[in-house]
Amino acid sequence: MSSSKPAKKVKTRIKDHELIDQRRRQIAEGAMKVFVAKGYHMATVREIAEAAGMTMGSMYNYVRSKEDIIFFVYEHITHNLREEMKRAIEGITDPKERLRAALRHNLEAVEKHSDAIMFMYQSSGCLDRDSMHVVLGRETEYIKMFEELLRQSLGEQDYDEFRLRLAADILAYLPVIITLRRWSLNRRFKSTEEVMEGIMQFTMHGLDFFSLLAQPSGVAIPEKE
Amino acid sequence: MSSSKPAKKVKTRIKDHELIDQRRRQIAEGAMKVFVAKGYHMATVREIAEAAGMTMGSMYNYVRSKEDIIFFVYEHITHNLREEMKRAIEGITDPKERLRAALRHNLEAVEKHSDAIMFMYQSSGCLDRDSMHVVLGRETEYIKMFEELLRQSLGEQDYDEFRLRLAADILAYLPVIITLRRWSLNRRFKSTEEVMEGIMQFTMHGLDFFSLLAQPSGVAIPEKE
Amino acid sequence: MSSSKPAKKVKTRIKDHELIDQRRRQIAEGAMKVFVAKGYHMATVREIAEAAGMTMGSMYNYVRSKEDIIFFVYEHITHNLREEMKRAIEGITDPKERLRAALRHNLEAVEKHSDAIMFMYQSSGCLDRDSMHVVLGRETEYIKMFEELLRQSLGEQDYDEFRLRLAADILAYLPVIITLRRWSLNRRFKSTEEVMEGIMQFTMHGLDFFSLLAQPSGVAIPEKE
Amino acid sequence: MSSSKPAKKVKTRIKDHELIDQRRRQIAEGAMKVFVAKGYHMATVREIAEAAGMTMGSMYNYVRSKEDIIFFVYEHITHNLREEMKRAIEGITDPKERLRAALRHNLEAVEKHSDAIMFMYQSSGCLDRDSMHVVLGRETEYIKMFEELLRQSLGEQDYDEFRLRLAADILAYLPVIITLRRWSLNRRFKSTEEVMEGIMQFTMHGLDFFSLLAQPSGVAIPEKE
DNA sequence: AATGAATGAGACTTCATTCAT
DNA sequence: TATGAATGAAGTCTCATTCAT
Repeated sequence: MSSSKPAKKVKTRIKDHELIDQRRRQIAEGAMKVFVAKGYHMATVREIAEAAGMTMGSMYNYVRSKEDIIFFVYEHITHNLREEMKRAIEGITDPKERLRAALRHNLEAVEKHSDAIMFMYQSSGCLDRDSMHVVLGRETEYIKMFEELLRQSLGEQDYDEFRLRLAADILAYLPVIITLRRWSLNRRFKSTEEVMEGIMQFTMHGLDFFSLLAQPSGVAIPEKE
Repeated sequence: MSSSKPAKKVKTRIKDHELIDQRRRQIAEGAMKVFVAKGYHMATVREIAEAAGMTMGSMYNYVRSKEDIIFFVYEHITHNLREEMKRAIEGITDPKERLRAALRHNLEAVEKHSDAIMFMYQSSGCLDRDSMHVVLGRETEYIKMFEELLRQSLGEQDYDEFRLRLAADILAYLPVIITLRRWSLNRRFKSTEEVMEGIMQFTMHGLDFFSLLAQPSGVAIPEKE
Repeated sequence: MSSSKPAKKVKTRIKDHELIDQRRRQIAEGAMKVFVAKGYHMATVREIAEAAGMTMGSMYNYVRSKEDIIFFVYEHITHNLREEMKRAIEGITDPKERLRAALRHNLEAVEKHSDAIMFMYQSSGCLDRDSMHVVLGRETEYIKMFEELLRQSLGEQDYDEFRLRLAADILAYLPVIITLRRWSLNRRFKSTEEVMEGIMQFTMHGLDFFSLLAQPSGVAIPEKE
Repeated sequence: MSSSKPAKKVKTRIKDHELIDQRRRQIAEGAMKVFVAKGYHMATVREIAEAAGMTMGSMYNYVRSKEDIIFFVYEHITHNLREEMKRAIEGITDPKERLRAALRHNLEAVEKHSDAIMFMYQSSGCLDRDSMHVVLGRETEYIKMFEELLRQSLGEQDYDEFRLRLAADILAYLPVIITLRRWSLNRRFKSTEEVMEGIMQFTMHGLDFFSLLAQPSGVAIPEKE
């Protein structure tokens, strides 16, 4: 999980470091709302500034360009997702329980932050090279966390490294279906809760037969809910 | 699989219907290249016209707006995906083989059309309401095809309707990981082929334990490859 | 005097070459008026377009940037100055008469195009590197013309190459005092005509004693006018 | 040489008069560097403040506007030029020697302060009306100094008042060729020194035959150097 | 049916100046 | 007196769309 310090410094004229952090948080939060509503390109910096509760000129004291803004939004979202995940599994000591909690939390987080996640998937093309690099690093961090949880779950048991890695990728990715197919799922299913439960089961079975978990029964899921 | 007729008519002042179709195909193909390269908003209609091999003025004889163009591109891509899928499973009579072929083809199609699929996921927000509606319909069609394949695979066997639906959704969605996490996967794995194989296995195991397939052994996958 | 072809091509989307020339002339003329009145930086492209008799959007079909505009203005002015000079001395065969006519014309041209020349001296810092290079080339052309006239005036006579060159530079430069010190001169003298006459005499005497002209008496100037 | 007191008061809310002078000198010196490097319009007040070694807010205690700054720079430069000229001729009693020394110094000053002089010629359009008036006054002072030197050189001799005035103007102006045609001269001549010598000779000869100096031979210049 | 020039609304960004501390 | 954050007006340039030929 390691370092969370921004791997990319954005220059500014402002001296007060606390103020910088505070304003940039304002900006990220305001911008996210606007980006979610209209998309990166249709959002004007004026709207963003307004949503952030400051004037355009003021905002440009904390940001060099619109591209900086989108980068801050990505940083903001991924930071929050990481922190929430940490909180969701902290205190749980049993490895399998930790994994299970992480999976469950991931589903809930995707559901809760659906807008933000949709935004991230839709707007990755708007990031400049450097920002993209940083953001991909964040993603990798997140996936490695699942790898680690899987490893701890397996304990002493033998496992295939490739499968473990791929499984981690899938675990992180699959819940995103809730966001990316939101309309489709809403059309075809009654509640998101049942979809989440179904995904949970599909995932666990996939893992299980994948021989990644020692005691499938340990994560037993009722065959019919 | 039902109707493939455009559920949305786009007006034009041109009379020659064959010409309309030809030009619109040109436009869709040219536009797709440009959209893939630069994204919808960064692509100018001038570039699109050039890529389509006609002048801007001419293009506006077949299109009312830039939004029409993106709609045509979506139609073009989804049409091709459907047709290729049809061809991939036609002639296969054994239901389980059909399902398996469809899954495999889906993986390969996602890989082959990675650019186009990335474009579709990133640009859905650029569609106007009507177009979005049509496109969602296409998606539903595609998923229903998987439902049908699953049903045929189950034959007389009992199954849970909810699980079947959800499974269809997941089957269609999971392979898209190849596109949406392309950079991440390329970074973490050697070849796309091994990733595809891994996803295939994960999917089959998920389905299997999900009790959706009568004879899991029928789709048995070597525990270690 | 040689080549007068633009040493710098400015790209445009417009196909009609005649139209390009015409519009660019319009732009140069309009822009010159605005630049003269407000200076390069204070002139807005909107004002320039208006003065050129077209819309801003239209103007940008013939120009890529404001810097292109200033370059066109320089080209326009220097082109006109060259052409007028050619006409002023064409048909005069006696070398000393040609030189004298050139000097006289230069004075009159500086007076006539005072605004334009003031603009050129004030705005050279606004030219980009390439344009500056081209413009310096134009200046050199102009000076070399004086060199040539001096050489022909000297005929077979010996002369010092360095002095001749420097004299040419001074001949071209000195009249510009009319522009660069316009306010000062207007304040201190009655008419520009008398100032021009005075400069002419100062110049001729400078040249004369400079041993650049064979028969000083040939260009004898009444000691008192 | 008369008054050198600023003919234009610039208001400030600061009380300490010594501090005002010191800060304004700082500002003028810092600003000159920036103006020379980037031109008046491209220089930001922030850069100027930085170059002046103070903050923007602080600078506005001594200046009401950016226009005030450019005025101070003009004052600073012309003040220095005047002082240097005074020093260059002080102690020389022979009138012709004084004139000669002034001419020589002027050439050297133009060369030495080439950047500043270029700036002054390029930026005169940026001065507001009042400042321009003051600056023109400074220029007149400078020219009148040459008039005076010429008069003293002529002693009792008769002279034409008009010619004398014009000569003074030319004497002050001609050396500026070193600055205004710097690139051109550098391209065409080996050293600035030889150019300065040449200009000196041209000037003297111009004056001489102009009948402004009693004994031309007194300023005799070897026909070939 | 095709061409390509014209249009003008609107986007991002900069910067001189002010003001609370 | 000094600081530095806030402001908003204004500037350059792009581009989807139209229209005369």
